[in-house]
Amino acid sequence: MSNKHPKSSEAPTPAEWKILRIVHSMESCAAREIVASATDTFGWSMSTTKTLLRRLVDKGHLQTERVGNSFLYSPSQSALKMLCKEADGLLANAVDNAVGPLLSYMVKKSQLSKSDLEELRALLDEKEAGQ
Amino acid sequence: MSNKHPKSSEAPTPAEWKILRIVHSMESCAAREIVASATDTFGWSMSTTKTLLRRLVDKGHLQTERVGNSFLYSPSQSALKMLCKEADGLLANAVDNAVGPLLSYMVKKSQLSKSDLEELRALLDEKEAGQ
DNA sequence: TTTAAACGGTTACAAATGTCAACGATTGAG
DNA sequence: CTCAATCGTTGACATTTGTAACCGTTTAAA
Repeated sequence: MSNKHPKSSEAPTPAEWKILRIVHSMESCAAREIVASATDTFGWSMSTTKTLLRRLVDKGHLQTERVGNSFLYSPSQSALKMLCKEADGLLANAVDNAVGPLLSYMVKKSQLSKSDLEELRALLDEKEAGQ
Repeated sequence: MSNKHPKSSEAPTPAEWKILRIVHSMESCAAREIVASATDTFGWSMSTTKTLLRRLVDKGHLQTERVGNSFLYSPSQSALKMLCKEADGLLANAVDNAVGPLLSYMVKKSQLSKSDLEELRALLDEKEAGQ
């Protein structure tokens, strides 16, 4: 069985991201649960979700593990890693002097834990030190 | 002249963003310059760039102003506003506990001015105060 | 054991996107 | 005035994406 070298290069599309988010929040789960959640949240038909799952596997973003007659789906990369790739795309679109305000916007609208805040503060210190 | 209500809702596609970035960095410029820059940077043919410009105008992301026989293109919204919309999309894909690390990643890889850093620090203080 | 439900797999198709060539109007140079 | 260079406009087409029905197989219930 030729493994069709999973081109992990191809970024997920918006619809695929919606599925990814579900899988990420459940860690590892059966198609049935994902279908249920997607139907519930977006009103998608079972077929639609199935197709997206297949494409995500094709692109190498999801892994499957056979369990009985069905499959368990799980992310092949950490959620964070995938998000960082998306973030790279976002930053690539930004004209330099917009990056600061952009980050401000994001920080402002995000809910962050105490330790998140500390981590960020440490980073700022570090950056400032490096002039 | 029915204005065809510019559906500013439709987000720019990746290819369109590449053009947007050029326009943003030049503020207001003629098609010729944009074509030149795109050919130079991405190796796109003139037609390709023209098509993308047209679609960006259709979607309401760029405005045009006739000058002599040609057009000047300029963003209809500030670069920052468009980026923030993109950022919304990114954050929507993130599972909650990934947001902090995601922001850390972005801050880490961005080059920020002194005042950007201060702004961010102030935000963190504010957030921490509101617990 | 017969059968209905549940699963994964295949096929389909319209719309959006990426890429571009060809066309017709305008204009500046000769 | 004529002609080539420039512009914007149309049309085009392969690929990707969004959305979904249908089909064959397995399994659990009757």
